[in-house]
Amino acid sequence: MKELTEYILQFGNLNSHQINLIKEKIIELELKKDAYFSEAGKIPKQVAFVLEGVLRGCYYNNKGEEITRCFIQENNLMCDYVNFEANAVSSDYLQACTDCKLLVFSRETWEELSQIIVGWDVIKNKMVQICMYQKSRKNPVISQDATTRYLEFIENYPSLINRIPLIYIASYLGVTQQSLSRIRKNIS
Amino acid sequence: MKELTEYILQFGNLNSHQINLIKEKIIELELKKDAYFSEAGKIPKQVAFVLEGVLRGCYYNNKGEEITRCFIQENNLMCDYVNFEANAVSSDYLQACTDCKLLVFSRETWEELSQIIVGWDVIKNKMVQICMYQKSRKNPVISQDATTRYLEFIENYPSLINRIPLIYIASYLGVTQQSLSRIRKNIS
DNA sequence: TGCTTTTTTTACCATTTGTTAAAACAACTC
DNA sequence: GAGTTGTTTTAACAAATGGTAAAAAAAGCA
Repeated sequence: MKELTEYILQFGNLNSHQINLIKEKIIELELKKDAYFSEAGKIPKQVAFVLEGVLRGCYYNNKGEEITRCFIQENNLMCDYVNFEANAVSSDYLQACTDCKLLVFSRETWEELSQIIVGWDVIKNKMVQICMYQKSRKNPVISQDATTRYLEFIENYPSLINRIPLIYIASYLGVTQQSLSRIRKNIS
Repeated sequence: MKELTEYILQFGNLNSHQINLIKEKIIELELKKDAYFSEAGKIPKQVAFVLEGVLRGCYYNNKGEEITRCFIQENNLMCDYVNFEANAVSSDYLQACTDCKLLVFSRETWEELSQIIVGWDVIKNKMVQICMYQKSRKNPVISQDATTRYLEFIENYPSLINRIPLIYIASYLGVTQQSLSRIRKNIS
């Protein structure tokens, strides 16, 4: 739980009483590899902090191809936040790439904290905005060739290459797994 | 100014007194084609609402190539918000693609409104989050070929093709202008 | 209008990436 | 260990895109 409080305190100050209020309301959740945290067609009902494991956001286009939008690693927030806030149906899946341990805020908890902790809203909004921002800044750059995208991926996510299937990385980088395999051969 | 109030009221209710407080503090700004609203290396000091015109967010990679990150059209907020909030140096330019009319919130105004309008923070954060979200959802999909990306661009921004130079669209779609020209020839 | 500058299109060839199919490799179960 | 399943690599060829250079078209201006 220390990881979560450290994460939160990056964005503002809370006293130990307030920290305890948060700890009391958090739910631990374990997710097995391949299990979904949230699914397309459903309304996201939870915000999670990733304690252990890697997850990804993905969706399917109109040809049925799977597209990985992002990876979420340890010590980060995870949620389809805009649809969570709007109570709207998501079109994305959030799926465990490895076995995961999460700390979960239910919608009720998330909203209640705004009432009982002065300054929570400020922290909350900073967390969410920076989370969205960093995610987008790590995305592969569309004008670069696949080799460059792969090399930048390694820089951004150095620990992921050995943790998750190649096909997920390929679908994140926008290439086929065969092409990615060829790229890996050529750069080594 | 009606456009701005309609935009704001999408995200929450304000009474006419509160609306007037906002109106009083807003500054009108005209920007000529190619002029910058904010620049890389500087701290963003304003949030703007686009009344007329089209702008784009762009940056330069380590090869000096120009990459267009997004387009911002009429009736949308524009800001490098995370760096604005953090008082941090931006790495992006926000540039007018056409002559523009903007309604500008200075940093002082933006922060003062939180003090003098109850509920402004809730509206503000919804605006900013949805703004970030929609921008990312309109981005070209990296796994699609350039023709598909161009066709989806037309769907997302039907009015832009005749308003801005082809090279900006190319750098947004991640192709050379020659390739984009070829694509346009082939689909018609 | 005539001239200049900017933008867009064309063409040719090199390189990259996709497609399809099969083989190699690794992990798991019985 | 043999068989099964899932993952990664390889290969050959087709298609898409990039790089370079030049031409054509459009826009701006004296």
